[in-house]
Amino acid sequence: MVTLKDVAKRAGVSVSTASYSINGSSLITKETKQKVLLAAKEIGYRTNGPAKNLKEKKTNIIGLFLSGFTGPFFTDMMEGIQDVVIQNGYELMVYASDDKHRLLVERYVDGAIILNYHMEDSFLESIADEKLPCIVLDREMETPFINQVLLPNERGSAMAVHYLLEKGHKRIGYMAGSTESYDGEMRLKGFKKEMQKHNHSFSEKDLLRADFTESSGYLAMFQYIEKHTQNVPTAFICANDEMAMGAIRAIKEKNLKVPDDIAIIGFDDIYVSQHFSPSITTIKVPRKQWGIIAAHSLFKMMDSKYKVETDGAVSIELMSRTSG
Amino acid sequence: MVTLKDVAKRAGVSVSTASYSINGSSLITKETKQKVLLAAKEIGYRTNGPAKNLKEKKTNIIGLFLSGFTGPFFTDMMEGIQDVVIQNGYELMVYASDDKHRLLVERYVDGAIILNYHMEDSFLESIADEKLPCIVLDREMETPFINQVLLPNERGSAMAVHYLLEKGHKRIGYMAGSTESYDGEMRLKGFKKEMQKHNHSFSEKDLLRADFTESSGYLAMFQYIEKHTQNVPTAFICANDEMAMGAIRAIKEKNLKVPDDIAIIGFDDIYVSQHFSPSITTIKVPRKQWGIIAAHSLFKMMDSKYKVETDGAVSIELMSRTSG
DNA sequence: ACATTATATTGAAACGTTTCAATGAAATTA
DNA sequence: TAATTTCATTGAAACGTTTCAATATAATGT
Repeated sequence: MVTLKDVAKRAGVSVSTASYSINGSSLITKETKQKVLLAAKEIGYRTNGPAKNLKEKKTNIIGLFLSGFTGPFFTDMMEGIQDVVIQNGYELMVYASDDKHRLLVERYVDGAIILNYHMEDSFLESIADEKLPCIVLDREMETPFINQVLLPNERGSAMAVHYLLEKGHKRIGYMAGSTESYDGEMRLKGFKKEMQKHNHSFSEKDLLRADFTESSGYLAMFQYIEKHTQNVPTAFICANDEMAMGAIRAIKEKNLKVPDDIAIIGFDDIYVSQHFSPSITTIKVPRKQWGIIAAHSLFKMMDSKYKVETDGAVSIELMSRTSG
Repeated sequence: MVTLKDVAKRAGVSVSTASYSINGSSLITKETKQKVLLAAKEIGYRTNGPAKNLKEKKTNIIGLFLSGFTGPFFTDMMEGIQDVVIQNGYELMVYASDDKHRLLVERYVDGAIILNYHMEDSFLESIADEKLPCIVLDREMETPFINQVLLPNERGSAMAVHYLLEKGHKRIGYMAGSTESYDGEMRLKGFKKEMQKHNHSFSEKDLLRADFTESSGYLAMFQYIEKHTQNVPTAFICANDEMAMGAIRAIKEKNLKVPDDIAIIGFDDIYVSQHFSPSITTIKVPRKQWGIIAAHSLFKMMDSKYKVETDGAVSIELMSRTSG
């Protein structure tokens, strides 16, 4: 491996001079600087990142820790994060896992954004500190070096319920995702709360469980209709658009009409939703903005060395289309 | 920051003993080992990754370098890679960028898998070496520490052409993606070649260009029909399923029927393709398998310290459905 | 010509690990 | 009991950087 020492030798200067030159210090004269740079290029010198990190006690890397590379939903968010991270002269490293978190534990990152239900609160508390502030996207936590940037999930569900009640629906069902998802459970909570608020009864048998995928939504709805034929709600709210698509597919297959027999409302407004047939009424979540806010909030924390108020909440809106 | 030195002090042993204990060396007696481990836990010791890397000259991290977090296509592949990487006791770091590649240049990874048209061949040649073998997924390269794992794109297109000709189509159009994509250009090449082979003329005006997204596919097809109304091919092959979906949407909107007026064949077989209406005839690409093969090939190279034949090619097949 | 200041270069220490070689203690052998 | 072997522990060097403090050189002022 070619090191700074080699560069220095070839350029006929000391290691320190070589280092200063490569880092563009103003102390060094132009000529020596060029001499060094040339030597470096000639022998193919490349900085050794870990060594640099060790000395500087920072990596200039931000980590995004997910529980999986799942679905179309997250890529927009990643792009938002990526933009901000690059702007700030850092790199973004995406890491998906369900058990170990070495890159987080071993200080490979200067900051972290977390959306990973596998990580326990206590674990996060133990690793977050001044040198490693964290943003959590999937839980509520109030501790010194951890900040949350959450989606207004409850409000979204409330909007959907309100919208359906206005349209005269009496009995509304709900298709939830897996219980492990914070966003998912909040959406369910918001739904129940709003129903209650309007004195609308909701029986647990109209609560379907799936796992956020299209196929699981299809299956859940198919089985539900099979079992409760002739006695189903006139509308369903689904915890995300993919399940809504699955539900619609099942309904069609059972020779029922959307929205005439059963109206469907989704959540997220992923790209295909407006092109689906029928186009899906849904709660639009600005995913990229979410990522941007999260990343900004992280850098603010890294600057201030302490907890900080997150600026600008994520704003959602109901997109009224044909499915509901 | 709490270091090994602190642990050693608290446990009343030397730094070396602490290090050996934590790494589970058999030299150390059980009691001291426990003493050290306890001390470490008490003061919240965490290994400093960069320091360790510096000393050991390896990071145990594999990097996946993409040009963007785009589309539903790549997540399956990532999962395949991730599985193999974890199995081998490494971590996977995903990194998307269009300019700098610091994490690659500065030896943050022990191996890399590359699918990023922004990286030039010469750049890759300059960084790949014994300590950093690379697998390229988006180009043909024959150099010592670089191995390629490619999709049989040409064959896929040929299969599609063959299938359509069998069905009696005479004039077949093609919707290509952006020219920057290796896979895309190979698919186009395969298409042209097969047409020629069967003595079928193909005029450049039946070649549409889009950028692999649904919306771009929609737009391209919409404009094409608008311009050449009454005089369009009876079938189109699209370089990926997303564009195929867009194309179908445009065709429907122009009050033409798929496949009766225009048949459509896609490429990739992404999840929604079989649930789309109409379901899409397409070339199925086993994405996860692709990732697995790539990762295996990488580790093989890391072991053998030299170029290696990749075992098991990626196998594709044509899924005959209703759109074409 | 000499003292002073400014400028350019360098030696050496430090970052937190790992690991070799050396030491010390205990156990075995003769 | 002395000599030898085994086992556990430790000191010190090394990994490739950065950066402080020190030195060497050139430029300035008197």
